[in-house]
Amino acid sequence: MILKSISVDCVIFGFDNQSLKVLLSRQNPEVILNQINQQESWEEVKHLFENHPSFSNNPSWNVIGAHIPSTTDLDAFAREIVENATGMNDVYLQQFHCFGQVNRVPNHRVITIGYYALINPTHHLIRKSVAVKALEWFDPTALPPLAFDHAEIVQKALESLRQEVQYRPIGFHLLPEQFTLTEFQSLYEVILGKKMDTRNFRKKIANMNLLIDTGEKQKNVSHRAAKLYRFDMDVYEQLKREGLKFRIE
Amino acid sequence: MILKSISVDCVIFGFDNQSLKVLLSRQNPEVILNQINQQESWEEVKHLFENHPSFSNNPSWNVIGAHIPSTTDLDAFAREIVENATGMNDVYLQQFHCFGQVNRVPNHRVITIGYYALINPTHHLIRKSVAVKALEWFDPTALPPLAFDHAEIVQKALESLRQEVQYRPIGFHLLPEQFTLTEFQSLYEVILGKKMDTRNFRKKIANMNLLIDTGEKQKNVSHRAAKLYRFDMDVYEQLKREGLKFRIE
DNA sequence: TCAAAAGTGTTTTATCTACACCCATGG
DNA sequence: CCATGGGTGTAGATAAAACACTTTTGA
Repeated sequence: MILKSISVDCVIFGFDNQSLKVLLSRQNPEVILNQINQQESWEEVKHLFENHPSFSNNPSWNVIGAHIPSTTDLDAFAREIVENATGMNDVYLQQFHCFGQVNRVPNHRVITIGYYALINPTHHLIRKSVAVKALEWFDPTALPPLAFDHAEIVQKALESLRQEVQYRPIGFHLLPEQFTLTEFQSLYEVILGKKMDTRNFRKKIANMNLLIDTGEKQKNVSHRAAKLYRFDMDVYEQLKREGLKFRIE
Repeated sequence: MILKSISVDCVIFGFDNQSLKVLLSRQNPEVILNQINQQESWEEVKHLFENHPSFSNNPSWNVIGAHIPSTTDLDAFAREIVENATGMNDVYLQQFHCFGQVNRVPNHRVITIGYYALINPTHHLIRKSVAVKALEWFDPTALPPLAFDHAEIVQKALESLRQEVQYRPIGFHLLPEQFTLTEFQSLYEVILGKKMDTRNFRKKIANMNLLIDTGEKQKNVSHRAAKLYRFDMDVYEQLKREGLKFRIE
């Protein structure tokens, strides 16, 4: 059974070395429904999804989401939604807010639980499955018209990400496995919306011991090749346990 | 109509100058139901509430909560719940997490949205209405057996509070209108679970200009009477806007 | 006059900020 | 050899931490 009053919306963020992007959809309800929830009675699900922002037939864009089946855990369902849209299932997912105004969706009382996801779009190509009518990256500060309260949802996701990124070293989830310090800094500049001093930034990062020099370098760049680093998961886990004295601002 | 799959649980925190407390309930479902939702069909509501942790007949304690009617905004309903339990409606309320494991409540799929509230229990007496079978303050680190996943809910509320209190000056919501610097410090010590240096703490607070000297002093204390301060709401609002460089750790 | 908590400054140490030039690479 | 971004250190300012004694009050 699908729970009619509850949906999950996933604000999927990506970073392409220049800017932060958010993935929005215009979808084909019939196809994706078959796929997500084969055990459901078609009519019931169709009704629900047609009335849900993510599957509505109107021309506006939507945050990617769906109504949750009664047999799926909340976190697991968010993961399912992201995997369905992108083909990736090892993404960083964070529940950030539950939206519950009575009139956020016309004609239906739908409470939606918002998650944001961090993925690296350049290294994992988005799977444009048959289910997807349209799936595109947008600049979160210049969104197209969005369905219902989805602009608010993206806004709040962005705020939560900005908050979180300052105190937890989660930014690397938006980067490929190997990255340069400049990319790392640029990530923070883009998310926080301000320029930082290169030397000071590098000093701070170095003190945290979160990055490992891979010994490799960029190739085929028309300038001095930058060193490539990767994230040290052990230090990351340790920092998380110790209350993490990670701070970037 | 009551939404059967969605409840709101409010973890109500209080501070009595020595320790942080959390308000838990054992309630009389029949009476409170009449009160909360007179327009509902009795049988439907009774069924729901009897199966909801906050209104179950088992002897364990519950976080104070209820199922949300389809006609009430989420935030407003949380406020209603707190007002119903305490008689206070100007409390600080913060949504902190949505709990959605399939089996968190046996036999029913109930997703619950968790809020925490900060109140000052010494100055606003908890109204023990007819609806309340039992309502008591507990040490959040030494809870009685709690229904379902309510221990986890309290735990997560506490973690969220600890997080939030360090970066936003919300602590004063737990204090009476006028308070001493020692009380203010003690509040932080209790929430964060560690002793702080008095002189350094006072320096920090003084730099923020968040407190106003009322000119008054404690009375009838058997030691030097401390100055009484109150919160400066204007500075508070300003700090909130400016991204608040408030930090206590 | 005693007990109990209030109140107050200075020195040391760590962290943050501002700032400018040389280096490596491909075209 | 030029354009482009990569990479580095130091000095001054600011904030954090450590630390002990005097004051006020009621009993």
